[in-house]
Amino acid sequence: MQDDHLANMLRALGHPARLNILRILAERQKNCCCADVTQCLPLAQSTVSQHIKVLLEVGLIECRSQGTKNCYVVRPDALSGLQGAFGDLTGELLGAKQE
Amino acid sequence: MQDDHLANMLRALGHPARLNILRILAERQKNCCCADVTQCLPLAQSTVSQHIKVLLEVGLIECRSQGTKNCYVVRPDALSGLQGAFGDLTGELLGAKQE
DNA sequence: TTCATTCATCGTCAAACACCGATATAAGCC
DNA sequence: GGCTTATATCGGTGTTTGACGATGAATGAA
Repeated sequence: MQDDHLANMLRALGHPARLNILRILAERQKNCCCADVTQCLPLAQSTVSQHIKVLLEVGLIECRSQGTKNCYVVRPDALSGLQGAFGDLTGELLGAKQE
Repeated sequence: MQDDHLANMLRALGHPARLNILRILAERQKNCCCADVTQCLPLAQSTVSQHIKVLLEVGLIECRSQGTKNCYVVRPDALSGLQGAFGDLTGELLGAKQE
């Protein structure tokens, strides 16, 4: 994974509200729309929508329109890709230290 | 780890220059001062110093003054703590999805 | 058609970020 | 005391972020 992309994903995760949103989406899998998330957080709907947009843009979640509402779901492939890249990074940082 | 702290650490990693700085520090272990890092990057010394400050503030690196120069080193304990918290997070997000 | 629901987007504002050059500050050397 | 080196910090500038309310667009129900 490119450094820029890794940094973008980490930056996207670098806000407590977005961590919460991801957890909410993972928990309520497939039946969670923007309004549901907003109910769980002390934020305005427009603010939640912006946070969701950030997560969409880096590909960590995707949108599945279902009738009148949009269901957001975590993308496992993106998450495991990130997991791998993050593992490489920490391995590099820790590994180089003890050599 | 608190969500806020995790988010702060991820945000600190969420910039390509800081990822580079960490790699440089890990590679040149114990003999890397601010000027050395600056030589490796297309940034001014003051900018590099600020990036280093961000990494210091979240505890990912520490400063060991050696004579006239400051040597910065990656903190393996902080990194493995982050590794653990990140693993918990992705596990939670991925695990909840396939249950 | 009219109304309600859901959501994205717009405009705005204050705060934070990223970058720079310039200026301290502090330590070691001559 | 002066000089160099290494670094932090200051002041400034332009960009981005995070938040909000308000508005628009799309869908489905009455």
